[in-house]
Amino acid sequence: MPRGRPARKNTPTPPVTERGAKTRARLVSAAREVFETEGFINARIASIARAAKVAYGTFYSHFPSKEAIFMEVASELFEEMFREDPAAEHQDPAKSPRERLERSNRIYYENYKRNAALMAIIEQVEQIDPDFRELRNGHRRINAARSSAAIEHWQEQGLVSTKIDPWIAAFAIASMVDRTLTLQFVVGEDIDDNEVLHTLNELTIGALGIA
Amino acid sequence: MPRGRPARKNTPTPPVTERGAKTRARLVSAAREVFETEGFINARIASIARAAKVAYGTFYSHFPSKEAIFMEVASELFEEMFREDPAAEHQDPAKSPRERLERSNRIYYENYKRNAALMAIIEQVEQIDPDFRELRNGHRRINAARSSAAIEHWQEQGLVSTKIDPWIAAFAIASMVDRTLTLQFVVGEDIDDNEVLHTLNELTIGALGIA
Amino acid sequence: MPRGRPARKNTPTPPVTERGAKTRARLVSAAREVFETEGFINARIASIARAAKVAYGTFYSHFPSKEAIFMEVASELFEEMFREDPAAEHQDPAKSPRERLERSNRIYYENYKRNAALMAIIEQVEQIDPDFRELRNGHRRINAARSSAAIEHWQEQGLVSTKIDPWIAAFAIASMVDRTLTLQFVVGEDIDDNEVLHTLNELTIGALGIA
Amino acid sequence: MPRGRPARKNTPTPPVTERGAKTRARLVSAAREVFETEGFINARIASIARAAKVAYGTFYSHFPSKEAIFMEVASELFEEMFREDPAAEHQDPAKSPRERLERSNRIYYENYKRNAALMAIIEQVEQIDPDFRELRNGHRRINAARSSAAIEHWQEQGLVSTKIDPWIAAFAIASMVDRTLTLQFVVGEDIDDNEVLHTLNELTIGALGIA
DNA sequence: CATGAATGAGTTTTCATTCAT
DNA sequence: GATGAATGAAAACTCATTCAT
Repeated sequence: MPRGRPARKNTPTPPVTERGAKTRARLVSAAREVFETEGFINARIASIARAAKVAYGTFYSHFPSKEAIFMEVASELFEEMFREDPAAEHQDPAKSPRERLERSNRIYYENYKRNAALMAIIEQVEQIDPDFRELRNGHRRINAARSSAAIEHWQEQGLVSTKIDPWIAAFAIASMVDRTLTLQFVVGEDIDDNEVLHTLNELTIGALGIA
Repeated sequence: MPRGRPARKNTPTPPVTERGAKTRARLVSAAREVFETEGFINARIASIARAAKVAYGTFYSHFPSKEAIFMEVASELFEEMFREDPAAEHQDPAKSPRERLERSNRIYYENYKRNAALMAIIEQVEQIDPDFRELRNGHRRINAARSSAAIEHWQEQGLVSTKIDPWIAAFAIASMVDRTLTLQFVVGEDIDDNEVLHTLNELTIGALGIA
Repeated sequence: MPRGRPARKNTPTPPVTERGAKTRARLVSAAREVFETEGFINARIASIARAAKVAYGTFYSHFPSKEAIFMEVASELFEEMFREDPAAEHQDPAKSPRERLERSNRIYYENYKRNAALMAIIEQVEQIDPDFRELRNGHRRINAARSSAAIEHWQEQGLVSTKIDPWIAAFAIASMVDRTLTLQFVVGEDIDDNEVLHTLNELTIGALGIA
Repeated sequence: MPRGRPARKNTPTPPVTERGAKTRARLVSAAREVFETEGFINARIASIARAAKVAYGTFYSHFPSKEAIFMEVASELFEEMFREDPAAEHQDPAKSPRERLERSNRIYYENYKRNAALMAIIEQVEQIDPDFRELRNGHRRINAARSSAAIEHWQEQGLVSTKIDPWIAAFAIASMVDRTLTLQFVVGEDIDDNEVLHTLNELTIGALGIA
């Protein structure tokens, strides 16, 4: 949302020297802090530069805009949150759907809790910046595809109700979990953590019609 | 002295003449249109005034700020959306939980669809304006209380699983429905309308463990 | 979001480069000219920026407000006006009270005359801006303390009437001189300069009961 | 200082009905209160109308502007403050200069104290509105003429030093008294009331060289 | 006379982005 | 690459004054 002269936006090239890479990393880390405390709209490039202890102009040697650095910050987060579980135990086909769902919910729950401040800002930016919304929807689709595949698989095995559309169900259940955690951690509806997770598990399992 | 600097935001008094009331109503209606087409952030007071065919300053003799008129627009919408169903058929205790849930989902679905443009903006403002967020959370709590009471009632009758916490379930299921419709109508995941509603019904019913 | 609304007045940091320092100095000097010709209330930031040949926004990268730059302009003036006389002859204890008072009055008179235009604005701002009033009252107290000490000293030596309270007398006599010069130079009661100074001297000396 | 469309300012005619006269009086009285609490610049026509319990527009049936009603408020005050003392004792030529000055100072002191809030605003407006400044300077000259005549008279009688110019002395001493009381009652230099008056008396008497 | 709604020019302040060093 | 000063378009908000009833 440029106010001054129309933007030309030289997209900076990736850093080549080691010093450049370090500065860039400092900026990303500073940006995360600033976004978490100020929100996206109120975050100032000046604050980010200050927090990173670099000059104002240095920001623009590394990122073309506030949106761009936010994308970077969010991407790092997404990578952490939706990383295939290294052990991938909860994906182990040997385990029952119930076990796998509970495992999956717990991991998401813990990730969400740890990153609640930033998740709140992500909600905000999603409502404001179309490019970022697209990025997030992409992640959503990837996750939905994964869940959808699992649901279909279970349907084929007769473990899950066939009345539901796997793709829609994947979206809906992810929405339920995500949104409930938002309410829990961001809005601050004060409910017992374990109770929330337990109820989410039951609802998820029931929704899918798992025996 | 300076004019552009807000000293203490004058809250205008409600109009006493019919003429004043009409102008105010024109402003609210114009504001809704502008918000729907421009979004909250990009909506300009100037545009609202222009759309209502009044002078710039007239806006400020009726509302103290963009936030304030948005509250009004949203309140009107909420009133429409969460109005007790006049016939209240879906609340009829004679009907089965399944029938009542399906009815309730359908009504919300239709309301949401009809007001999708504004609902999208509401999501946006909720992320931006704490006062508005509080307003919306109040609505959420009222609805959750209503649903929660029904769930509890059904649990007592043995119609619904007692493994779930009614209050959390109320929030979670409302989140699921609401968010899925957002994805459907706002984000534009292109899915068949009937399929969405049908799947939401099944998920809802399953989640509650209704036989 | 909105740009026109002051969120938290950024207090800019002092310039670190010579270029910045020069621009800042140009602004202060331009501001003085604008204040002198337009008065404080009618002075526009735009005029100051134009007079300093910088862009509008440049003003705000050096000062947070019109009040702030005025403080700077006035501080420079006060420093000049109330600087200890370099030669400090009029403070020379060897001189008689009469000589010292006459000397002191003359210096103040000449300073006032030279800076009459700005002094008029200072009177104006003092009535309008509480922060500035505090600044000026601070100066008044410092000067009163100095005069008061001298009066007390003379009282101890039997040179000045002991019927008067030194502190109140210091304020009152300073008021008399200051205000009379305002009437003379600002309001423009057209009286002969030498006559004014001479009468002020006599009044001052008589008021203190100096033999 | 019109902001909107250039002023045409129909100067309202004096009220002819009794109702009109009452409304007008209510406005003047309300204006005084508002000016005292808000100052001139921050006083809003709206506040004055509200305090007088009349409609906004009614103000303009009686006064063409904020300046105009302030003139009225201030004129009432001046009339009270500089009214010839009904008993005119302090003017009694039989009394000594010292007695007359002390009496005069005391009366001014008490008037000032009683009206300190409004006096402060008068200082403010004097710095802002040239018309009002002229009004006040007129009052000053009238008073100075009166004092000047007395001083001259005393000089002829050999009671007062002839080294001083009566006209300048009249202004200067009035300034001293006035300004000291401003500092005392408005700025709030916390000094004992009796001490101030006593010292002012001594300074005044000494300044004039009264034996 | 009283009412109160309508008017709109004028000013401040913000801050993303550019650019000379 | 880093620095930090300069830029200026954009928008909100105020309130004295007018005017139709």
